[in-house]
Amino acid sequence: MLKLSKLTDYAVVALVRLGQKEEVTTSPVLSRSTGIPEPTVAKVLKILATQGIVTSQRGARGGYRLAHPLEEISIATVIQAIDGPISLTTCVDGGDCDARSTCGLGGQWDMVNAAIRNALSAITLADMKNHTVTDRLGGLRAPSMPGGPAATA
Amino acid sequence: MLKLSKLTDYAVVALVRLGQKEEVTTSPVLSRSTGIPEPTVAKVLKILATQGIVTSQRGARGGYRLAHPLEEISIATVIQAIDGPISLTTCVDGGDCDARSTCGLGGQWDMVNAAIRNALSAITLADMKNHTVTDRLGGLRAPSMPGGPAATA
DNA sequence: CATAATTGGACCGAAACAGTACTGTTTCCT
DNA sequence: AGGAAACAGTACTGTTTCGGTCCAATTATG
Repeated sequence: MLKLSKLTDYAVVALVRLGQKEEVTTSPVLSRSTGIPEPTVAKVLKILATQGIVTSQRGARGGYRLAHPLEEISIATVIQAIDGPISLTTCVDGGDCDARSTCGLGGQWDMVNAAIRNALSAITLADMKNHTVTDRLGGLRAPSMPGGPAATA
Repeated sequence: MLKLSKLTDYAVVALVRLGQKEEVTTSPVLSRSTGIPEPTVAKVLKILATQGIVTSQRGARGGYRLAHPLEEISIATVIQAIDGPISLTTCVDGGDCDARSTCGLGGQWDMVNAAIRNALSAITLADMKNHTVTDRLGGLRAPSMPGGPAATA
């Protein structure tokens, strides 16, 4: 239903919380701090570490730390790290589209994907924390709605 | 992975093709025309009929027809008809968010959802057909990419 | 050097989804 | 009036993905 996985939601929460701490933080601590089950938050952090969004320190007194400040981490980055690439259809680029010859709308989905990516890239984790996202979206919202297509939203 | 269901992809293809015909069209015809398996295209049309996107004519010489011109049907409408409402997280409005008290970012996801919805509502099926979507997205793309957050795309 | 703490990677069960098949109802043509 | 064509609704099955758990590798500390 075009909803991202719960893991991504957890990732955002964990990252925002992680951005409020200066020192390295362990999974158990982050679990208690966020209310996310410990094994789950551990898994999320592990994934984020492989994607370079957080840096990890193994061994005793280890833990995780943000690789970049919250302002430089966009929602799109987190989603792509957890859920994989943002591509709405399998019929993109060199995907195996058995109806490519007949469907007639070549790579039009790529444009849609780009629109989604841009909307998501415009929002950073800092925006999520500070509730400053509203202003930014105003610019995105303007060109679409006035007299636009029947949204039925 | 933030990809919409294949059914939605089929729906768009079928609707665009349907918009190129004036008379009512049957599922088998649409299947041959698009390359989509017949049972699947039938299922998609059925769903679209219940959502009022296409009108159906039962009985012999029956078939389907667009309820509105392609220009008035947005991608968002189709997605919502097939996949259900567009809400990226379960933690929206009155969703059951067990970590609501601790996560600290209240209903910020609603803004993200709105951004997605607007991006999708700005693109109609006619755009998909005519490849005219590129111009529209230019306005959306501008404010995000140049020197924006680390997209890691 | 031994121990404990913590991350890293692999594994498994559950749920959702795509696709298919079947039966019933409605309408046109003969 | 009878038969055929096409939609409507429901149910079922196989596959994929997601969410969660368990064990192995690594490192600071005493």
